[in-house]
Amino acid sequence: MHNKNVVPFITEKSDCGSDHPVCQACEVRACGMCSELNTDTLQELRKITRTKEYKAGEQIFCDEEPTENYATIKSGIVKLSKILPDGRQQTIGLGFPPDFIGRAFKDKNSSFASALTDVTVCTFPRELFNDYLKSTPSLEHKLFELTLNELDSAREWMLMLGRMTALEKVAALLLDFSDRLHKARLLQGLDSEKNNFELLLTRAEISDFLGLTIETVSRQFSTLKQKNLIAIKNQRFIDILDRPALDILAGHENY
Amino acid sequence: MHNKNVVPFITEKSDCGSDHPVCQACEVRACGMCSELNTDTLQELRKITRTKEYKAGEQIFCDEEPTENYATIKSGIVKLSKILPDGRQQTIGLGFPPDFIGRAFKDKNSSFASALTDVTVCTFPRELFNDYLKSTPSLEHKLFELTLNELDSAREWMLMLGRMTALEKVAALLLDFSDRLHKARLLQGLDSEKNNFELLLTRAEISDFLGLTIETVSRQFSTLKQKNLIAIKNQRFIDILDRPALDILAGHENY
DNA sequence: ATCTTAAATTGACATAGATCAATAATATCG
DNA sequence: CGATATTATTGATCTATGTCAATTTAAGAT
Repeated sequence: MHNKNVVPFITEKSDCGSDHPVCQACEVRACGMCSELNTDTLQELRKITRTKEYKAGEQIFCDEEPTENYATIKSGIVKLSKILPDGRQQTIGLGFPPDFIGRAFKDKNSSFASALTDVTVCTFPRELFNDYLKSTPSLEHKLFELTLNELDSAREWMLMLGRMTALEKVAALLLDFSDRLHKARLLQGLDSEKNNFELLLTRAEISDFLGLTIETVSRQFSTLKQKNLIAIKNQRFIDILDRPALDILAGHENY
Repeated sequence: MHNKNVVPFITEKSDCGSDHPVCQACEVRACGMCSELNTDTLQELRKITRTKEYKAGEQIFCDEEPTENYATIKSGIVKLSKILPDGRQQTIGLGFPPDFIGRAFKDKNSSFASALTDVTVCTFPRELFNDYLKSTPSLEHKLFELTLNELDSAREWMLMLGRMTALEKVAALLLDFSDRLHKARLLQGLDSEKNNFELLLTRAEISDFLGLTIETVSRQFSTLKQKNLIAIKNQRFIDILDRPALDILAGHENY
């Protein structure tokens, strides 16, 4: 029944019965950074963590600010972006549970983080966490793997930004978003239909991600509807009608 | 005398007098991955390494191939790129000494690597190196830091690809390339003038990097010459005449 | 030197996507 | 429920960059 790519959260959680209550209830105990820690070590780390909530739209941290906290995303979606001095903006990544946010080993962030939906995170003070990381190889290893995944996806998006047409970009975004949302929902123990999801980004947010304008994004949606590749209800609820065709548009090779 | 950002190579090397001869002579002994290893541990790692050389243009590894080896760049410049099924290509990064190439913990590369100049690398068999990494936290830590730097620069380029004009992209590339080349040359113990360098990339390679065409890149060079921001000798030798102006074009904020 | 080949520049034109403006759909608030 | 504000769509242009083609420059071979 379980999707092979998804950590079977419910089952694993039961092994953590002696965790601190906050960790026991944590949505990402079994798949996030902490999954590498046993109850004792986690107890230790728990001393420096704090749960924080952000409403959709709120800023989590800022480019120029010194990093005070790192965080693990427990629920919701976080947007990472950069801006040019004249205000032009580019989204450089989306964070889903159980992603880590912040720049390890540096005292300055190199991007803005804001809450795309309502977000719950578990925060760690920077200095303490860096020390902790250096003395806990298993934790550092896990974080390294999360970082490698982020690098992979950043490079994937570079190909998209540099070489895809507007239509292809939108197709690629829809597929990527649907997959990640699907995984995140299964993680929460929710039912999830892969081809049917709520697009949580506004057209403006999508255009910041794809390096396009709002109008161009909107036109591509219309084209995809016309071609019967997707259907849209209320401008926010997407139905993927022809995934193979979208895959081809998005350049997902199928030999 | 030393640039603050550059590891004082000569001085440090003298501390490694009992290294294996190959490591002793290594250009990146003091600043690469191995800088975290003492002579004994390095002796151990040395058993699985092999030096390889590639001529400019040669392929180092391929997207679909299973990764057999990882490598550290000892000298030369490596180009990392991705291609879409229909052949469109995007360069996703340049590797300078002492960068690591390959995807740790995965058995498949997600990009092509080829030699931009003549290149010397030190290779490690994949499986052995992954094992070694897991049991040597200091090595993994260093590699993690190198990876974080790569992620930072990938995101920097995402902003460029998505939101900069052709002229701005070329300015940003020239500045980035001049800095990295400068550092690499100092590392080699060579004299280096920051504002005066050989552009080792062809117009085609530049256009693959910037998500543009050859012709557009060429036109931007002409514009920069006209504005007296740069001078070009023999199409390959760049003189930066007005760095502050280029910095502004490239969006490097100067408060 | 001269010939050959590859790379870079420049020009003329086409086009994808941007910009500006009007309308429509949806959400919010009293 | 209607009034207002926000977000999305659609249409009519405009423009930066792509495309195609001709010329120039440089590099290598003989």
